[in-house]
Amino acid sequence: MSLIEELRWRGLLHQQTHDDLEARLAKEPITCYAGFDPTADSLHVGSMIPIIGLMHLQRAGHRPIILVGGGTGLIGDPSFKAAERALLTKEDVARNVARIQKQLEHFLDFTGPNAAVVRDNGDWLSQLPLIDFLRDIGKHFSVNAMLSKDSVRQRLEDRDHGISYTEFTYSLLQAYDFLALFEKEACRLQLGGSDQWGNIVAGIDLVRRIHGEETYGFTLPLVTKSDGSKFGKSETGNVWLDPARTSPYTFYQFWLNQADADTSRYLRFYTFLEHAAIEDLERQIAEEPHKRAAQRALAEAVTRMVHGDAALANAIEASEAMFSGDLKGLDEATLNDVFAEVPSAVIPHSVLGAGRGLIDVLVEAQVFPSKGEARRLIQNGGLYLNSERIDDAETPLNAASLLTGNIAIVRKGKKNYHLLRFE
RNA sequence: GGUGGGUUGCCCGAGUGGCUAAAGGGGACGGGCUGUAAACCCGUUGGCGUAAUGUCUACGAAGGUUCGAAUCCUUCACCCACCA
Repeated sequence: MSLIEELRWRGLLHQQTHDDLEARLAKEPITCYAGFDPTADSLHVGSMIPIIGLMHLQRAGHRPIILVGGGTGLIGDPSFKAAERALLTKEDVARNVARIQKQLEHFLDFTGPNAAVVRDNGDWLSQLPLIDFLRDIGKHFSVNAMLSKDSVRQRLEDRDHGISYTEFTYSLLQAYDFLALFEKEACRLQLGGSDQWGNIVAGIDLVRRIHGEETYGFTLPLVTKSDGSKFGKSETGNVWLDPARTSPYTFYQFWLNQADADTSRYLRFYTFLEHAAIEDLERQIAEEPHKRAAQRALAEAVTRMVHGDAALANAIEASEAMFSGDLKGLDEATLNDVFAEVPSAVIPHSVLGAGRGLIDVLVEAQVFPSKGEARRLIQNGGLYLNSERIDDAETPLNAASLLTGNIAIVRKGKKNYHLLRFE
């Protein structure tokens, strides 16, 4: 199966610029790149898709370049955005570039004949004299054509927001990136999210006009959910790749909780499992959905790829502890580990003997914003202390409230844990 | 610049003197069912309070009328429509 067939089978090929891309890829190894915006200091599950694309290319023998946008990040991509973007400071961009680069390095192989490389477009964009840029690059772009692009049109129609000259120029800078990588690295293929189509085509045109050479591009799909809500959000917000922002446990849970209708697509997008294995999991979704074998396989594969085996093992252990309902058998070290990322409050040991009500202490520990809310939850049967339901709002807090010597576990609803640590 | 309409709780939206902490919907949260799902059903959704016909805060802002105002009056701010 050719690389393009493989990508197509996985649903990863959205649009391609040339019908003969498949033949070109089969002919000889190609150098390809995808760009990553340093708008935050971490990538998230949505922005992982182009990395997956690069991984497939590298596995097929091609040479991937990770391009981080240390230059373009100072401008901001206006494509399909509703409003002018706030500019990041140079320091922020530099910091984000460094962190994202480190994150990305973990997905590709930097050794061997088709070792991946990392480039930062700040290296050439920040050195670019404006006059040269306008003479050599700007001349090749028709404003009329740029104005008609979908990616900028909505900003032109919106009189409240408009688009600045700065953002308008973004597309040229990105086209220039392709030219620069073509010249410096003999790079002939760009991939990106579906919102990058216009920028990719602009780059290909520029290389053709200046060098008369043909380069290629394709886009990967935007990841969507079958129920129409936005992909990549958990209860607590965006799902990031950085374990400091989204813990491996939350990350694992995010995948485990995917809807049946979406899991098959995500297995194809995000894992490198064999076709037969994926088809088998798809059959299991249809035949015995309650076992969630596909979700488990998805969560395991992606968590392992992003966070490694040890973090995956912890995430599974924590999941079992939290959802088995019984915490009693666990020792303090395990508890600390399992609940490491859960919000915790430190309470002086002395309150245990003070005859305080549980609710009072929980409000003080900021487990609840008000006593009324705590009472309401108890009334609805949603508060648990050490996995036992609390049904009396007047329950006192004392030594019997402890799970182990120093720890008590409060649960709000099914999944919302708080750790109380007594010192 | 003129005229008219608007600004209500997380969001939308009803309410034109007391029965209004404010209908209804959405969202969110909890419970049930279940597969840590979807759908569905039930409940909760300003603070304090065990509770009350309790108390404080709240209907763009500030004043005023009234026993009593989200509701009436005045000024200010912002938004929208039409006219110039």
